[in-house]
Amino acid sequence: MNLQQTLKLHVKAAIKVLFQSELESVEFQATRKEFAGDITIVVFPMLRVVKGNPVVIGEQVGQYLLDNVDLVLGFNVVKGFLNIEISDSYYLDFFQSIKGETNYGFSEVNDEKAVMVEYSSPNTNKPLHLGHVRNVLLGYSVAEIIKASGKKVYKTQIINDRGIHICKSMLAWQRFGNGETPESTGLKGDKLVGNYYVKFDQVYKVEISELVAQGQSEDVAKKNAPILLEAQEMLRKWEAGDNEVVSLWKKMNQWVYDGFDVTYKNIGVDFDTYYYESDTYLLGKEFVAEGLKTKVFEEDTDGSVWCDLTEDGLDRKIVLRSDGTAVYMTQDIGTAIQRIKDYPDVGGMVYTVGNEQDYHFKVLFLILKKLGFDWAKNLFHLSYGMVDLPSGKMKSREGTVVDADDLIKEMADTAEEISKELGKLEDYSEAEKKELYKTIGLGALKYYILKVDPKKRILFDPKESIDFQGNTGPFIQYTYARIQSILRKADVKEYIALNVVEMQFHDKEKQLIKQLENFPEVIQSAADQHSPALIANYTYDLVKDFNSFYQNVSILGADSDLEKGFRVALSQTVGQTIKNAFKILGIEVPERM
RNA sequence: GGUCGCAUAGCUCAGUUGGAUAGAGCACCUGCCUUCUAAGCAGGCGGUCCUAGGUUCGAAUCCUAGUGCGAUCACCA
Repeated sequence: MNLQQTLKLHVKAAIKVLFQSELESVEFQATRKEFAGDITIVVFPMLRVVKGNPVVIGEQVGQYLLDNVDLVLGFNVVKGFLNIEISDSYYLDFFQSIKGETNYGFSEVNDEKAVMVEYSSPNTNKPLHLGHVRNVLLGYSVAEIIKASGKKVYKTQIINDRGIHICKSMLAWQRFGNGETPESTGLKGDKLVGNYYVKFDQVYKVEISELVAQGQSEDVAKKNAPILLEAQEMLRKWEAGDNEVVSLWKKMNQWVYDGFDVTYKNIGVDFDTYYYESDTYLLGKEFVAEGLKTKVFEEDTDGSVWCDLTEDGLDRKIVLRSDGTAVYMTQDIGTAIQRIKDYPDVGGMVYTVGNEQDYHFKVLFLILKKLGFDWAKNLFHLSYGMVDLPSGKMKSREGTVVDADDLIKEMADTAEEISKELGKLEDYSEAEKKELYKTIGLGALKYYILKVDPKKRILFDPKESIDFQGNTGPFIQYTYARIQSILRKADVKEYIALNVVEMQFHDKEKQLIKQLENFPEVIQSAADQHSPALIANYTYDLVKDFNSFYQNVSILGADSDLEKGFRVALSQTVGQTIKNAFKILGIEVPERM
């Protein structure tokens, strides 16, 4: 039982004994620096149950706690705030119970239901860019956080491998590619295919202007451009199973997947299972037919199928075209159902998709509920704001994107520059240095993106590079490296085994232990709220407290062996907690930097 | 136009179920490397929490209306 739970029981008992009333809940907050005490109980909410002056009630409750609870050493009341002093032995006991624990903060699996987290979900016609990077980092981290909170997690994605956009790249490659391959050009497969997507668009634009010059209106020209008509013909052939088209499709998609794999590996994320739109849209159609029978859907005179959601305050939504082909919604219905079939232990899903699709997911979840799936109530759209450039939106076709691979490289280059200026790593080998620069560069990028609330839009200015000082990834990594440096100079194992029975804490030490105590709770609320930002901010607070401790208190030069041992063990535990917190953000920590 | 989201220091952001004098970082200014890594520490400067009402002992936080920005309302995905 933690401190708050213990105090809560005693405060309730106090109210019962003193005022013969039942208190439902007790409100706690950290005591502000300017007041004496370790934890504060807010008296005001008690006034609903107990009538009287909050200061007087605070005094009485405080006195009761002092008389009846061993770990309470004193109290004071300021206005309606009851500040309580907790004995050092409580914090010491707590510290002894967690020191040396490598999994501190992580819960064992305690729920039979698993959660499936979908993220990334790219189109297969162009490379990943900064927008995908936010998606991937968020999704991966939320998956790891949910795992740390005690649930089984499957990481997955849905790959949009069919549709007109792929045919565009295929057609352009067929026409202008001269048989180029990733091997022959040395290009990553996704980059190669992306180039042909751009090529298509260039030709398409030329053809449009030619048609306009011949007197067609722009709208008509857009529909009549020969290369577009040819792409549409290719899509029809694909859907009809044409051998040549299908094998080209397979070949080019594989190039893209191979390219993506390199990028994912570079970013440091992975997946447990993959879903392809081309595999699930048929199942979606089956369930549309099913929904027609159960009157969840209705058929229009032209044969298109709709779901009427006007009673739920939404619009009518199409789920099948009049020609019987699937739309986006159809395949998402199919994919969700397929996933539950494949993984029957899944009780809920998280979709990491940009906020431009808020409405789509509202509708999808509602339709799945109407189709009668009980897991539909546990679906969550992890919606996040777009990453925009100062010049506006990123557009692949116009080449105004920040490429994911380039970005990672630039971050590592910046890390290298800074590191060389500081010049602390002369004895490192080139390979070790390279590895370290990547760790730091990626750390800066990931932290920069994850520390902000997912809902907020990010304006990314490539010219103003990401900071490496202050509230940043490298600052936290640096603190970790500093701790490791101390641990290398001390006999850590011996110190951790040391049983400290009594200790007069330095303020900074106590503050650190209090901060460590919060970690498991922070993980729980980050999981509940699907928010890596909570973990990032917690880690920053912890690290700031440690640096203050480090600069104000001598660790290896402590007055007694006992103190030294305690401080080394405390540093080790803080380091472990930083490592664990960064692990669920997907950020690595270096031994030196 | 309907719906959804966002608005806090010059800039980038925190701010738990409403609680004490709204907090960090960057930038700018002062100090601190002869002791454990200065990517650090200690301090200073900086606020109409978008506006106006309302609820409350108490509002950045909740409610209503408005303003600004973004998204969405396709037989696109």
